[in-house]
Amino acid sequence: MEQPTFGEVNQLGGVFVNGRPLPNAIRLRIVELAQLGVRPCDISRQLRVSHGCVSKILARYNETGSILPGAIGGSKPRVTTPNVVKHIKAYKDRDPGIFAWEIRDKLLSDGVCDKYNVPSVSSISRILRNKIGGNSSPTHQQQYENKNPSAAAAAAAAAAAAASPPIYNQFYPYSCPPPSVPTMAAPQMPPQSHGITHLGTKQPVSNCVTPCYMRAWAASSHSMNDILGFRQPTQPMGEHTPMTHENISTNMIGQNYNMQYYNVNMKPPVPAMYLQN
DNA sequence: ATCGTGACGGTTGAT
DNA sequence: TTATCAACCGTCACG
Repeated sequence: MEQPTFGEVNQLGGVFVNGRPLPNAIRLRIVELAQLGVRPCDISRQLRVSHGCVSKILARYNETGSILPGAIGGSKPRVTTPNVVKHIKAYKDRDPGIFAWEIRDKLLSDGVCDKYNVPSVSSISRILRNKIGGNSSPTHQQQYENKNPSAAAAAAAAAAAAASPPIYNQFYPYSCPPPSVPTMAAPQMPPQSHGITHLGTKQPVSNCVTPCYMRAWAASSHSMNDILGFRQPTQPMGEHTPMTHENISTNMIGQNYNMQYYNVNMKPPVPAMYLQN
């Protein structure tokens, strides 16, 4: 997509790109403010993000400990893995008259699959029709047997980073403050290679929410999740290491977020009829 | 006034 | 290369 995306303006005057996640800086800010005791409705007004979105992001954070959006796009993992195909083939070899539904039952009873990933009868029929008799190619095999998801994720991330232009660069032109501007206390963003994204964890820190971080954002959210992963939902929000004021950024994120209208020659935010207290 | 939720229109990426 | 599909997104409106 070469065409710059200008996004849309919501009822609060905030800018968003339909279909795309909010920048991580905003997501982070939402969680930061919530941890400081700011009410969701106030966060919504302050950051000009719909309360539904604030609610969703906080709920997700409480549940997973991650501020990152989920994986967008892609397909569900396939159930007809080489191992399953192998078993189907074995059943068929053993009993050529076996029915697909019997194979399905055997896959379950033999523990090859569970109820969540057992292929449908039609899938089994298709496998019997198309695959039995031919072997899976090595690449196909590799596709399912890569036991090193982090390495795969890193590769995917590298590829994604190399291939995609920053999604929000034109639209959310975050950048490190110029030398004349005091560096804000940076919200700590996870390094690309780190698997932990929840707040309050000691992490290597870049001192700005920026180029580096936004470069990470350039990767698809799917890749981002591959790279960063979601924290296991073990800690409820209250158990996260409390954030200190040193960790809390100033209002700059919000300001930047809104300032970018002017960077792209958009109209200023609509009258703040929803901003009144 | 606040907040949870579902519909909606949109994007994305694997197949 | 293109189309399809199913995941996700944030906004909006409703209760």
